[in-house]
Amino acid sequence: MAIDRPSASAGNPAPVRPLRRDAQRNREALLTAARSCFAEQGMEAPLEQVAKRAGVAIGTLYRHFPTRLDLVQATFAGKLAVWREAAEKAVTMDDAWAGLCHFLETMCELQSQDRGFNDLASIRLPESACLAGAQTRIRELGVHIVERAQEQGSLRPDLTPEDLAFVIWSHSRVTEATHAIAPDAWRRHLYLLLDGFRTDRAHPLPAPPLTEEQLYRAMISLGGNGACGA
Amino acid sequence: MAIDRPSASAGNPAPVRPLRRDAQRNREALLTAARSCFAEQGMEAPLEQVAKRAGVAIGTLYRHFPTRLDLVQATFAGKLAVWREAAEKAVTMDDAWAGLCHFLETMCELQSQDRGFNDLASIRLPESACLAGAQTRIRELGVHIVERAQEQGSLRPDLTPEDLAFVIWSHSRVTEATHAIAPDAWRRHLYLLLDGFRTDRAHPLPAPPLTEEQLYRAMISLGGNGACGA
DNA sequence: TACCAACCGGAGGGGTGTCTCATATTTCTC
DNA sequence: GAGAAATATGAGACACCCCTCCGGTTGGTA
Repeated sequence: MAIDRPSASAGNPAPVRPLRRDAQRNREALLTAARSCFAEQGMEAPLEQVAKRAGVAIGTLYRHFPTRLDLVQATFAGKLAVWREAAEKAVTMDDAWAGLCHFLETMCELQSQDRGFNDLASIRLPESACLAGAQTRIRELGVHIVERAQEQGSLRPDLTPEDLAFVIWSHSRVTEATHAIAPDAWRRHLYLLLDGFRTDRAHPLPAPPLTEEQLYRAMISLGGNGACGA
Repeated sequence: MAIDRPSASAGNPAPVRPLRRDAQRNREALLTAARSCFAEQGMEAPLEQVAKRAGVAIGTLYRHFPTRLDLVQATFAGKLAVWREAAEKAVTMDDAWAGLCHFLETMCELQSQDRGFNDLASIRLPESACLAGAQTRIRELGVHIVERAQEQGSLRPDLTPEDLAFVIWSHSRVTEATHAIAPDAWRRHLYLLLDGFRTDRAHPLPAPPLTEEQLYRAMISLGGNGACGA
C-alpha cells in the first residue's frame, strides 16, 4: 500500500532550502522517538505513540514522513549500514568461516537489540525504497561469504546463500521470545545452527534449497502484514 | 487478560443438561470455522470472521466460547493430542535419535499446516487452561526424549530439553515465511538444525541453556500480545 | 518590524475489532 | 400446542489506529 502513495524517498532532485530550525528539531525528535518505539514494539508500533513520545502532534509526523515506510527507512538507515559493513568485512577475512560467523553474529546482535530491525531484516523492502539497495548489496555479499567458506572447506557444500535466510528468520523468533528473559540465549541457538552448517559429516537434507525467486517472494510475504511490504 | 474472565473451561461439575439441537449445530459450525480461520490467520484471527464463516451471529460465538482462549482450546485439543501421541511414541522407539526426529518432525509438520497451532506451540497456556496439562506432559516427554538420545550417544551432551524450544520458535518463523512459497522448505531448516544437534559435530556453545523457569517465562511472554497469554 | 511561506496542532472521519445486552426466536417438555 | 427455558441475534458502546485538513503559529528575511 505504502508504495503507491507519495513518498519522501521518491526522486526529489532539488531539496534546495534547508529545514527551518523548528522543523529540524522536530524531525530529530521524531527519529529518536521512532527508534525507541520501533525497538520496543517492532516496525508496526503506533505512529501516534511515536508522535507523542517526540512531543509533537500526529500531523507533524505525517508532514515529515508521509508514509510509515519513510519513517522506517530514516530510522534504520544507520543500523542497516552497520550490517552491511559487517558483510563487507566478512568477505575480507582470511578465515572464511570466521567471516561467516562475524556476518551472522553481527546481524543477530542487531536483530536482538531492536525489534524493529528484527522485522526489517526478515523482509524485503519494495524496489522503490531507498534502503532496498543496501539489502541487495548485503545479499550479494552473502553469496560471496558462502562461496568462500565452501571453497575453504569449512561450510557444507550443499548449503546455498538462500539458506542464510533461515538464520534470519529462525533467530527472529528466538530472540523475540528470549530477549527479555535471557538476552544472550540467542547465541546458543545461533551456534547450534552453525554447527549444522559445518562440512564435517554433514547429512543429506530432505528438501531442496529455496530459489532466489522463492526467497524474494517469501520475504515480501512476511512484510505483507501492513508494515511496509507490498 | 482472558484468564480473569469467566471461562467455559472452569470447574463445571454438573453439566447435566445436553445442548439443545440448534446449539449443538452452532457449536460444531463454530469449531469448523475456527479451525479454518485459525489455520489461515493464526490464533488472533478476528472472531467476527469466525462467526460469519460459521453462519452465526457474533453473540452466539460469545455465548459458546466466552473467551478467545476457550475457543482456541476447543479448536486445538485434537492437534495437541496428535503432538502428544508423537511424543509418547518417540520415547518407545529403539533408536532414540529417530525418536527425537519423529517428535520434532511431527511437531513441525503440525505447525506448518496450521498457523494457529504454530502460535499455540510457541506459547505456554495459563495454568487454568485445560490444555495446559497436555503441554506439561509433552514437556516431560521431551525431557525423556533428550535423555535417551544422549544416553545412546547420538545427541550432543550439552543440549538440554529447554533447547528444544529453539526448534519450535525457529521453525515457527521459517514456516510462516515459506509455507505459501515452498511448503517443504521447513524440512531443510529442521535438518540443518538437527545436524547441529548431533554429538559428532558439537562445538562449544557460547551461552548457557535456558533454565526451566526462563523457558516458562519466555513462552508466557510470547503469548502476551493479546491472544491467550497472561 | 512586518510579512509570508513553512510549519504545527489536533479535531475528526474512516476503518477494524472486541464484547454486551435487550429483544426475538427456537427447542424441549408436559 | 402452550409455556418456559435455552438460545440466537445484531445493533451499538468502546477502544485503537490511520490519515487528512485547515486554522493558527513560528521563523527567516527584507
